[in-house]
Amino acid sequence: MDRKPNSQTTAIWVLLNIAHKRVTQTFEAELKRAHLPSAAWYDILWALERAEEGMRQNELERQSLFDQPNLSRTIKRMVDDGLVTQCPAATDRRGRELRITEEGKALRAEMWKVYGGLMLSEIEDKVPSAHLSGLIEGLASLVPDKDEKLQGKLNSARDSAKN
Amino acid sequence: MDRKPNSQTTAIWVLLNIAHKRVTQTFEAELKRAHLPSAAWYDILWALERAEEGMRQNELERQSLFDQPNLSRTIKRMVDDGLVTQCPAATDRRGRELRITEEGKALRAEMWKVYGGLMLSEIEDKVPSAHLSGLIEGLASLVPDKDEKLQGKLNSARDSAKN
DNA sequence: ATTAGATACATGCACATGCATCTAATATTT
DNA sequence: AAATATTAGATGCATGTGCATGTATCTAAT
Repeated sequence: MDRKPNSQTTAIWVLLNIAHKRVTQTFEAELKRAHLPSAAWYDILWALERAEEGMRQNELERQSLFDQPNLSRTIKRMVDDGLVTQCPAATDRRGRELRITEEGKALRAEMWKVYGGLMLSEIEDKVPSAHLSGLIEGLASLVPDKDEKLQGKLNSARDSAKN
Repeated sequence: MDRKPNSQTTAIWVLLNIAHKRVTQTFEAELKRAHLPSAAWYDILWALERAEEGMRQNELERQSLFDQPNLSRTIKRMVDDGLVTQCPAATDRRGRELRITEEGKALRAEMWKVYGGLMLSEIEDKVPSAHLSGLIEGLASLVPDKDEKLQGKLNSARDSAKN
C-alpha cells in the first residue's frame, strides 16, 4: 500500500472504539440497575425540556444521533409512556410538534441523578486535566465542522453547563 | 448540593458519542460500498491471522469487543463463509481452536485496502498533531488499566509520539 | 391550476446486540 | 470418588439499528 496508518492513528482508532464501548456500557448498566431508560432517552427528554415552546420532530432528529425511522419509533414509545406529547405542527400538516410532559420532566430529573453522577465518575474523575483540551479538540477534529448534530449537541452541552 | 459535571466533561461525553458514531458509520458505509464485511469482521480476521498457531475462541473474545454469545454466532457465520476453521481444542474438549483460512487471509488483505485507507482519511489526516497525544492519553484514561491487550498498542503509540 | 420533485414522518424487514439460560467439560472441595 | 463450582461455548428471546420503501403534504416550475 502507498501509505500506511502510523501507530498513533491505530491507537486512536482502537481506543475510540474501546473507550466508547466501555463508557457506554457502564452508563447503560447503571441506568438499568436503577430501573431507568437508556441514555438516548435522557438526551431526548433533555432536548425537549430545553425547548419550552415545543420542537419539531425533524429538528430533534438533527440534534440527536437517531436516524429518522428510529427516532420516529422511539418517540412513539415515549408518547405511549406518557413522557412526550405529539401534536400536529401548526404550519406544516406533515409535521409533528413534540412537547415534554410533566411526567417526562420528572423522569428526566430522576435520571439526572444517575446520569450526571456517571459523567462525574466515568469521565470527569478519570481524565487528567493535562489531557482535557487535547481530548476535546482531538475528538472534535474527527467530526465535520458543519455537522448540525454536533452544533446542537454542543449548544445543549453549553446550556446544561449553566444549570 | 451534589457536584455537577463541568462543561468540559459534558463536551467529552457528547463528542465521544458523536465522533464514534460518525467515524464508525463512515467505515461501515465505505466497506459496504466495496461489498466487504463490517469492520468487526476485519478485526477478527486480523487477530486470527496474527495468531499463526491458532487461537482459542475465549481468548479471541477477550481481545475483541464482542460479548461471548455474539462472537459465537459471528464465528459461525465466518466458518460458513469459509473464512475461519473451528477445531476442537487439543487440551480442553469444551473449547474451540480457531484458525484463519487462506480465503480468510485473502479477504482480510482485500479489506485492508479500504480499511487502512479509511484510517488514513478519517483519522490520520484529520487529527492535528498538536492534539494527538492528548487524544490518545485522554481516551486511554477512560478505559480501566486492566484492559491488558491495550498496553502494547499504547506503548508503541507513545514511542512514536516521541519521535 | 397542474404536476414534478422534495420533505416529514411511519412502517416492514433483515440483522446486530444484550441478556438469560442451557449443555458439556473441567476444576475444586471434601 | 462424589459433590459442587466454574468455565467454554451455543441458543432463545426481546430489543435496537440501518435501510428501503410507503403515504401524506408541501414547494416550485410551468
